[in-house]
Amino acid sequence: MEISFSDIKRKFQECGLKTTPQRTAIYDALLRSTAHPTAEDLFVKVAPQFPMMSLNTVYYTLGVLRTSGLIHEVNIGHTRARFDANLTPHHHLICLGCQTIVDVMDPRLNRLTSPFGIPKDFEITGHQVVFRGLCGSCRRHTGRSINHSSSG
Amino acid sequence: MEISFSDIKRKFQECGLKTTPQRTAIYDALLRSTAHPTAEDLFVKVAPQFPMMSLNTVYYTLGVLRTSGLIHEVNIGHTRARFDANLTPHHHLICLGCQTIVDVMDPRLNRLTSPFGIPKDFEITGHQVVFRGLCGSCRRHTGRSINHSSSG
DNA sequence: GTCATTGCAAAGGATTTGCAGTTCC
DNA sequence: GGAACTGCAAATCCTTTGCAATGAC
Repeated sequence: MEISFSDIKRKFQECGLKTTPQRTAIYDALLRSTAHPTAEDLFVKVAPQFPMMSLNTVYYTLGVLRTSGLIHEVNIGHTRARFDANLTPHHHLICLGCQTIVDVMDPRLNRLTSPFGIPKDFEITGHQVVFRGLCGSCRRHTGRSINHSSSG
Repeated sequence: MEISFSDIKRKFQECGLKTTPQRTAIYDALLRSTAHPTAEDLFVKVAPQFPMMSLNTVYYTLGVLRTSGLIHEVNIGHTRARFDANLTPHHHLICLGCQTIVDVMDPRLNRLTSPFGIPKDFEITGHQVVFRGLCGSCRRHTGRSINHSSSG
């Protein structure tokens, strides 16, 4: 989907956020990216338009967008936060070799039966499936020796 | 299951790891814990037995155990790594309020149908389901105002 | 005009690295 | 005996915080 400036502006207004050029650019970059960029990825992407911008602004902006519910923070590894502007319920596939994250949109996964063996007073509000494996490139290159970290 | 010193020693030997008192204590503490402790949690737990031990040793040991496949790193939030010595395929339930992690052992979740819409050459080796919600205590205390971070 | 936002610098917390001394095999 | 392990300190990396200046509403 192509998102225009006025779409973004409207979204910001709905959330009571001011529409600044930096904020617009960061959110736009996130909307357009299919990878799941880190704060620094976004900084690099947006920096050419705003040479004066600081990484801090990216962090601040991502925090605001997250609090407003406009984006999700995708915590796969613990080392760096990654962000996602795709709010459609979806799941992820992670390559153990190169750490690439791919969206999995299979709607069957959205309807998991409620698990048993959990505390009775726990109210489940959602779930997410994380698949792990090796992408074609990493299978070819590494054959085997895979970084064993990050399970989950 | 009760795990004895000789069990641990054998496991270490199978992995080619030296059996040091610190390492044994850390692994033992992890085996006994049902929470999913952070490196520092383990450090605090083991420190009374080894007043001279440094947090660094805990990190080093956890790295070795993880590389050897004896433990898993559970990455829920990105802020702190959590570890799990329960290698039985299982899933997790996380309280959005207090961040408590509960193991979900429902075996039906282990047999998810392979998703569609993923790259053809991607080889999936495993998956994990993360449920999110509110534990009873947090539901009672907060009513609503829940920390919105950490989705996925 | 006011208050959120920005930029810069500095702090903070978690984890890793370097290195010398120790200990298990 | 030698490689792996431990402890300590310093470094690194990611993220947050403080504060003055700016700009959107």
